[in-house]
Amino acid sequence: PAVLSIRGAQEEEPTDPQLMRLDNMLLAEGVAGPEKGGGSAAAAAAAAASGGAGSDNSVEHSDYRAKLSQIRQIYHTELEKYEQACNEFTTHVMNLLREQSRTRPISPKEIERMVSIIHRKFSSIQMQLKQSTCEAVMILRSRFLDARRKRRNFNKQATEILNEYFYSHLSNPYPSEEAKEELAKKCGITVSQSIVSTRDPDDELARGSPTSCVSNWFGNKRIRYKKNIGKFQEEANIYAAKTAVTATNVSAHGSQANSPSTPNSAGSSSSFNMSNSGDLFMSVQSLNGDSYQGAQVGANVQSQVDTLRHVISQTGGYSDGLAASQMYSPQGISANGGWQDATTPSSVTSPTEGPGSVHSDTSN
DNA sequence: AAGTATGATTCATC
DNA sequence: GATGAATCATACTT
Repeated sequence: PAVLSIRGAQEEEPTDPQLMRLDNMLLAEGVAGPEKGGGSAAAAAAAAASGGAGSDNSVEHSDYRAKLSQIRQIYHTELEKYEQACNEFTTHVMNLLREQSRTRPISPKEIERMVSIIHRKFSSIQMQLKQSTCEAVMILRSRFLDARRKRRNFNKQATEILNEYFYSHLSNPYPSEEAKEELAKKCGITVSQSIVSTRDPDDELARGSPTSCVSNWFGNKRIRYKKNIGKFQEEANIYAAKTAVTATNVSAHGSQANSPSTPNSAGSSSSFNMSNSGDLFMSVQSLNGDSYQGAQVGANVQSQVDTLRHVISQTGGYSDGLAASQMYSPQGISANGGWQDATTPSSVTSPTEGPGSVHSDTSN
């Protein structure tokens, strides 16, 4: 009987913030969520859980999932065990009380008190379980995915998609939140790809969303592209040509699609009329000059123009490498080439060493 | 092992 | 608060 006098192990309010936090995290991690008790084949099912475009590069990811499901199983088992124990103990105490009630009067209030004490005790144990489970998950995360600053390269497809977007929005490579989400989904960047990230403080615990991954990528890309445009020209051409195919396909719908010549090869993009593209380019340029940037239509067309710009310069100035390089550089073309702000103080345009901006240039 | 590429982090700035 | 710039730390290449 003396065992029950624990008295205020912890103030256990139903709305205990600590408990709420734990519960939330467990839920977020899929530990406490409504999970079918597959268990054994959980790892395989985990891969299909994402459901989106099928490309889960995750080998380690599945490993992580396996461990996680292991934790979940333990958690549920323990939880059940505790519950059962709680019930058993309660009935046991009730029996004792009932027996005692033969020798002395026992008020219902006393019984109630006993029960509540028992429940409180067990819920405190439960919380401990939750806490240690959370800890385990945290450790797992840091061990497998988080790994502090362990860098994990994106797979080829992901970088391709990102590059595609980047070079088709060269004049304004600042994807919106929505676009970032879209890209992240397309790239198959899940939580596994990045757990830690500053650029998206979603939540204390749930930080490291895929979108911040994308943000990082674009941040790095922008700065590195700008830093040494010459180095990226080749890449730019590749992706410009790649997206130009779709761009021409799209625009071919509206205009006449008469292009009997050039059956295939890289020249397929050259089926696009120069005059046409020129008009489009010019018009958008003028729009771009004003504060029309934000307009949806403008942006939409702009993305096509960005890719077309490369194709144009590629086909037009093929013989002249210097002209091409000027065409590629955003500074050379659009008033907005500097990104973010039109003020382009020094000359970054020239691929050759500029006077002031010599950094870690190994080319040439 | 040295050099490079690249994702993430930190800090200053607008 | 998002971005640029510098930096860190690791992955990849030579």
